[in-house]
Amino acid sequence: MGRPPALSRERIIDGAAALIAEHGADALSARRLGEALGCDPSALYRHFEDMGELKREVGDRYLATARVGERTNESWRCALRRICIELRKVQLRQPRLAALVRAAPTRLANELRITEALLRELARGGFDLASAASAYHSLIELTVGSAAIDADLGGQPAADRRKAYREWQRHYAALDPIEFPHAVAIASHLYVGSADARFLEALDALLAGLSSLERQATQ
Amino acid sequence: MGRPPALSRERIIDGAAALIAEHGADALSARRLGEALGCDPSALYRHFEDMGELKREVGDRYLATARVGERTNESWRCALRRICIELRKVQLRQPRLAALVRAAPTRLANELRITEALLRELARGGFDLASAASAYHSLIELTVGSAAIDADLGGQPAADRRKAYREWQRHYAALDPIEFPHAVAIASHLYVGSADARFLEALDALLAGLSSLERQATQ
DNA sequence: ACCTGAACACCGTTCAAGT
DNA sequence: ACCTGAACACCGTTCAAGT
Repeated sequence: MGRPPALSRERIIDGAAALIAEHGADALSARRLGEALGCDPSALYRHFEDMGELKREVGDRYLATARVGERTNESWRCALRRICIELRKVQLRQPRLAALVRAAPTRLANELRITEALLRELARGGFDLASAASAYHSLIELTVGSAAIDADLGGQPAADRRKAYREWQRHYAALDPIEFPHAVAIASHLYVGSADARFLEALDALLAGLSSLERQATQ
Repeated sequence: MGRPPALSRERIIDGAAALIAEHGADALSARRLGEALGCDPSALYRHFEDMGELKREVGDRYLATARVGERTNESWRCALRRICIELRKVQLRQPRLAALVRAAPTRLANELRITEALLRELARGGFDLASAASAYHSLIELTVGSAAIDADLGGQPAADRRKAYREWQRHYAALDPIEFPHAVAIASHLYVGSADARFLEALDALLAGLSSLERQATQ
């Protein structure tokens, strides 16, 4: 074992990521991280402005696992779909960290790769610059936004989620049919299947809309 | 003045809402709320299981301001659009509280009114139950999700946001054009206008997609 | 019945003092 | 140059004791 190596940004980020991976994002605190690294909590402030800066660095790290490279023989629509699914996947893999990347683009290497890939496919689809920018923003709003919704529940096991879905269905079905006729009628169709499936349906509808708006513009 | 009236759920919720409205959601703590109400922090636990339950109650309250009533001479698509815009508006009015309503439906009165209104319009648009449920989920994913993205930045003044947008534009424009050709080319078209405008473009694309998918199905 | 006060187990961050 | 230790100003929550 020996004594732990000297403190460094890298070691601290590693330690923070490990802490979060094992015990959840709430477990990250200066005191706990200090103990894990074998240093005083206050030593961290020599390497990071504050805990927020450290969290952002950890947040950027998990985006690195997103695979958004080009593929041969793939339509631009399929590629956009694939990249959005991939982006959602990495966000839900570390749901609590996703929050760090949500509000503002990090503009760091990993996020830029994803942005460039989306813009590349939109260009391939024949979108002009203004339409491509609009479509890019729309895809991000849906993909990142939907991940934000599902992140909180995503933390708990699948069985618990399904149980919650069934409970909500029953709740809607049991409402007063005079006051909420449509909710009662549709109850058994709400929250069917997984959150991933619902995201895919929304994504396909959005892609269909983007295509049709694009076709109108170029006619 | 006289001494403050006896504690009650209502008084506590009022106090918490006032605290948040004045100093932001982070200002809500048992100690501060206790001081504001003139009682010991621990007295709150006689009326609420924990601070989470109190926050949920405050969260439900702000949804009450959403106006989703029927209007004459309005197409179902315009109505859906209007309701989603309204839902976004109330979420951004108290951005930090919106987080409380995000992960799971509260299934309380105010949220049910909104759900029923959306389902009503989808039924009017000729969607069958399964398609309406899918479309409902898609609209919620985009509307609530996008509000989640914008909520964090929504808290700060408009001038600061515009400044951040310009900074991101410049950052994308200054990237290496060999590595990120599309990002560099499109930089001046990204983050143009307001977050509200971007939401509207995404919403219109999604509505167009939902309509076209619906038309295909009924053909 | 309802509330208080003290206590327990935590936070992030700063800064003089040590090595 | 880098880290420690103590301190400051906070958290949520519990529970015996008071009124």
